[in-house]
Amino acid sequence: MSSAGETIARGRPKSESKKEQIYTAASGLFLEHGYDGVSMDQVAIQAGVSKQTVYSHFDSKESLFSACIRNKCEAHQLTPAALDPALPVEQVLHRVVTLYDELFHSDEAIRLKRLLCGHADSNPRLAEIFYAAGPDMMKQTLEGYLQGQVDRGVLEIEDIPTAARQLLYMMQGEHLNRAMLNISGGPSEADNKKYLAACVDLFLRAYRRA
Amino acid sequence: MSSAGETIARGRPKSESKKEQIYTAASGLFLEHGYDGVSMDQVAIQAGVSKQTVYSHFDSKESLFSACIRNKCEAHQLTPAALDPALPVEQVLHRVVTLYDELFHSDEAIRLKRLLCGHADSNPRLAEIFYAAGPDMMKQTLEGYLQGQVDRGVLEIEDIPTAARQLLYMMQGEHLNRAMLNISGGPSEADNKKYLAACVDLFLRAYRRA
DNA sequence: AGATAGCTAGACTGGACAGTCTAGTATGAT
DNA sequence: ATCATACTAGACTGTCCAGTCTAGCTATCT
Repeated sequence: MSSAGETIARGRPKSESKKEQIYTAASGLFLEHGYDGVSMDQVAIQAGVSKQTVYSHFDSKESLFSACIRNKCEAHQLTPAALDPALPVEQVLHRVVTLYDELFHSDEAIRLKRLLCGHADSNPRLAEIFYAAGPDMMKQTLEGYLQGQVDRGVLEIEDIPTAARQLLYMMQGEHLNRAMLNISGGPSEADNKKYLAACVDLFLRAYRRA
Repeated sequence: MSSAGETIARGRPKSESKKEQIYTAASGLFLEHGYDGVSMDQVAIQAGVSKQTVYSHFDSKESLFSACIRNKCEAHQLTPAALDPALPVEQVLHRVVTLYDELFHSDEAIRLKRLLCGHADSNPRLAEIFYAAGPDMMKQTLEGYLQGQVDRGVLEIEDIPTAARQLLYMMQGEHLNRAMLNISGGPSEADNKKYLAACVDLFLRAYRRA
């Protein structure tokens, strides 16, 4: 609010908790019904706040939407799991692959991605934020681990970014594709576990030092 | 139009070419601006047809949309490329992978998929049609080829569906992800070619008969 | 205490748009 | 020729909605 020189605050300050209520309500509604499917009146009601208050915290529907998406992207930020270099590679990779699989298939993550795809043309910056915090972060973390294993002589990989990309997308491709399109009747949970294991297996058969 | 007994047509028949104009105009507009971004007036104008005519060919905006999507899915149907079993595997796989990469990254295919993702909740049947004609078809074609090579003793694969899935999604994952989200500044065309080759390589290192 | 600014409830404006209606014109089948 | 139907142009209805405005109420600062 204040810029240089700390302008003295006068009068009643804006309630941070109201802002939070608005974020929560709007995010939920946007994720469920999409941008066009939500009206500002609905947001106000859901947040238990007057419409005017919504507009006092956010300039427009557009900016409220952007703020919500940004918020969600942060919330989905990955904390690079502690990838213990001392554990057996297959065990670590299996863990990574399982973790990422779950992470990217939460209902919320899927809905978020759908929303962003729909706005990829009109608002590519939002998509970039998501990409950087999500898929790209994931890949970098994996690259770091792979490099470590190459250095220790466990793996033999010429091009680490390529290898990371191969494993990550191989493992999640179909599951993600189906989820994005809401295709029912996919492989069972057990089948998916088997598939993930098969991916780690394929990866190691090709990249484990002979 | 007519059901049992060939109802005799009376009066002026509906113009098939007008219907075609409407399809063309509506498909283009929907793909470019999304469902909510297009009005029926725009469709009529773009098609060079009166609004009433649009409504005489299609009951509602919803049904026009569905019809357009169905249409587009058919247009993107894959003709299972002639995969010559006599050619060297790496050559065939390389060709397949390149073909599919191009196919799925045409501007139109991406826009279509974005649109469907956005309507995955409200209209899952459309997404299913797309999935069956696109990704699923792709996978089945590849499975058929792989089975052939296993029978000839060139490849050694325990679980063919798994292997097909691995190759297909490994190869397209990142490229597709970026395209869907409209993320700029990805790898160059040349890098992508190299990546595709690396995928075929990884695949064969693991599955070629020793 | 008094000023300042946030909050509420609800009315209101202006524009967009799906879908209908009308009245007249065009076209094909019989 | 005549009838049934398609097509056109444009007006019209009803609804929804982003964003504004008002008037009174409330919380917090000096």
